[in-house]
Amino acid sequence: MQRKFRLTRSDDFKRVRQSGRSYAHPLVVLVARASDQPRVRVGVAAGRTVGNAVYRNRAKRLLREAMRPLVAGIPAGWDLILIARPGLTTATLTDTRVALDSLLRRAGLTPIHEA
RNA sequence: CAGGUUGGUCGGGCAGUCGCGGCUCCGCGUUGACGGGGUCGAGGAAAGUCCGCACUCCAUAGAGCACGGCGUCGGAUAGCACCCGGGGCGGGAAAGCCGCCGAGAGGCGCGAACCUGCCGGAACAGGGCCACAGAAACAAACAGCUACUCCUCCCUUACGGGCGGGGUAGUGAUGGUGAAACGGUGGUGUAAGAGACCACCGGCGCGUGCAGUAAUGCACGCGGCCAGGUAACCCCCGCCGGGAGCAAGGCCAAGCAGGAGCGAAUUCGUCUGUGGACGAUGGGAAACGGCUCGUUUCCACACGUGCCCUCCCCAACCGUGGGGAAGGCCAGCUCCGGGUAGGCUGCAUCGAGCGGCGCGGUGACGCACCGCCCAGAGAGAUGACUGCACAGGCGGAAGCAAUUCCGCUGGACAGAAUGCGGCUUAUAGACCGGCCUGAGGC
RNA sequence: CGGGGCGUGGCGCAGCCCGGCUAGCGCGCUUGCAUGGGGUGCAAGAGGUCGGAGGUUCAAAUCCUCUCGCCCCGA
Repeated sequence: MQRKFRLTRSDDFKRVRQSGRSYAHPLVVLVARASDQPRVRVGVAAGRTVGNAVYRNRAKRLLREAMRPLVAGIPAGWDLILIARPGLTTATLTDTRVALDSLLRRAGLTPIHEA
């Protein structure tokens, strides 16, 4: 996923975490909030409960890679945060993709790629 | 070859597809949050942060004190308490089959390579402590032993002797306690004893010689006869150390607040110095309690309180009220200093750099030559999928066996964040050596 | 990146600086008494590798070194 689709600033994270809606899944938590930007921005996070630095990095890579083809299908003007949970360290890419699919559907940000 | 032990190297490979970050080049009817090409892109520990440096800022006349660290010898290094090579004192390791015991099984002792802890003041500069036990824990006398002497009783004609008790003196052999009790064995000696004296042994100190750069070792001689342990307790001696750290530091700098100026409008309203102190309330954050509420703590360029309250006049005891004067505030713009968010830099090719080869050194390491330029993020880039071999494991088949074939499985610990050197800790497995012991062959 | 602290029965803490004593205190737990029963009360009792490893010492929870885990502070 290219950096231009990434959520990077600390203030952005704070705003989404505070006033966004959250949707939980055993592997991932999705937090979404509308923004005034003309694009979709995604941030990923992994806390210390996920594991050591290797596992945290792996979890974030999985999330970015799984999210990459989905970004185009989401309506513009949304900021998303994906928070990794401990189970993600043993999950595969397809597991992660399924999890994200269901989360986005529940959030009403249904990808249109299967059309 | 087997067993033990130890050091080093590597720690996944190749190909394809998709993708990410840095640098660089190119393209354009769409100069953009664009498209494409090239190139580079994690570790031996990147980890822990236990030491040492570089670098930066602050402080600083010099010296000393305090505090902290280090402390065998020599070397290496920019530097380092931990590196390299030695020395001393321990602890472990167990091959060996040497010695002793045993009928044997076996036991005890001796013991290679190697691993490992410690190292100034041999605790006579001084202080402290050494629980319990014990008389006593550093210079002592409980029992005991010995001599002299006193008292009671007994034996004896008497001299004298004996049991018990007391006093004075000597003693450190014996006993018991303890982790530890002031060298050991044998003798001389004595009332009894004792390094009091003698021989040998152990240990200490001094001297000489030899080996070694030295620590130290060995040999010989002499000495006084012998000194408890603890400085990972204080202390003493020597050496070293100013403090903080890339969240160091430098540059730029929204917004808000502050200052200066320009300037519009109205005399309507409102306000009144500087600096500080405090926190009932309000705002924000967090925690706690079962509750729309409360408590506690914290934060600010927020707010308030009261001290205080521009000057003059009048009323009044004060609070205060009335009137006047001066100044400020109430739109916008420009500029100024500090500086928050944020950005750039430090910081990512020129270094105590990496690779190769040669030489010197036992080694840490050094020198010479040749070649190379080698991650640089900032919510944090190196990943995903597929295939193929390669080690390994499991199962099956063939074969006397070595081995071969097939299927399944499957590759640890772990992710740079200013950069180096050392240390420590985690780590599946693979490969290559060194040393010791044993067996066999030539 | 730097600094500081903590780890001791089930829980919360002493003891550590200056080594020795039975590792102590409160709550909790178990048993018994008392009550019709519960609580309260009274009496008795169990329960601790002092986070782990190594060292110094005659002797270590305490001193030294390494290590593991947790918490707090500084932009």
